[in-house]
Amino acid sequence: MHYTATMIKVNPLEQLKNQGFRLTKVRLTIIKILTDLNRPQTSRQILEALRRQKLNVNKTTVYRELDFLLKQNLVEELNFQTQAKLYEISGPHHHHLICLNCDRIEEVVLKNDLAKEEKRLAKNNNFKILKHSLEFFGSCKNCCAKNNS
Amino acid sequence: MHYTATMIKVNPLEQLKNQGFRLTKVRLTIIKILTDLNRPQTSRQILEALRRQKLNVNKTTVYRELDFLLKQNLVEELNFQTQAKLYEISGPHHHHLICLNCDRIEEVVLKNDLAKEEKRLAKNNNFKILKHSLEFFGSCKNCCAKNNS
DNA sequence: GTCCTTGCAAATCATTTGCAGGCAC
DNA sequence: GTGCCTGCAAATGATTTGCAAGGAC
Repeated sequence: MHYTATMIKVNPLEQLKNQGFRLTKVRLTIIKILTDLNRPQTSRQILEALRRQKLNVNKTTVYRELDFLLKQNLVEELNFQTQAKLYEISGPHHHHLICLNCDRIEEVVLKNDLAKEEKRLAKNNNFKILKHSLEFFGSCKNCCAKNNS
Repeated sequence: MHYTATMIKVNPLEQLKNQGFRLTKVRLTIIKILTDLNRPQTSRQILEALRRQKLNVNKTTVYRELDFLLKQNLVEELNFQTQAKLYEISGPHHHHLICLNCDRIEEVVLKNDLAKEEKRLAKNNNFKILKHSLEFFGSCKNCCAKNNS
């Protein structure tokens, strides 16, 4: 038996190194920030988090780094925010609950995913579906409580 | 029996007039453009369409008009585009198929809507869901054909 | 006349680009 | 010393704002 790349699970960070990219402090810290916070963040929020950790980087660097991590599929970009894009660490497929009042974002997983619908839509429309995005907008627990009091 | 506002269906344009707003040429033409094209448009596309109809308006006017129509619920705003927002005429709830290759957007309606899922999510997360947005990304008919040839 | 509507210029905000220098291997 | 990484300033593009003028009723 011989081994192929897809058969061997390699730490994604190791992979970066093997491709000749560097595990810079900024790069690692952005990954850590997004992982720890576990909420989609704007580039500005990421910049501020970096600075709080005494990493005084330029916003251009943050944008370039996010771009890099996107290309490496380590980070995903969300576009439902009116003003700025949001970035979250890559992971299992999920959707979002977005509070229209306080902007809080929660992750949720659908019980029945949309595979069946996708198949039907693809067939009916001659459209090859590669991915989807689904978000729910409303009022979060806290904001519901406030408005009822 | 007495009549209340909600019981009587009034032409939305009549309603505007009754509220003291005016049915200006720009206002009516934007509605017509969005209705005729039947595809979400950017503010720039709307501006260009207006100019093609010899209505030489300023982009500020377009933004303000769209803002107005949004507030009146005559138009809806879509945020999934990376660069600019898209506007479409209000109508029955639907979703979108978006071609990642040529940016073509098609409307689709789900067979089973997400009401059941919404109910479950709302309950499990203590979240009051007011609306959702769902889009499918992939490759449209034309682009599929091109890539296979 | 009131106040809705518009144009124009300028401001704002997120994001991108060009270029020069810095750093790791 | 090659190629990746970074900072800074400036450019770009979408959208918003302030203010003064126009226009409909």
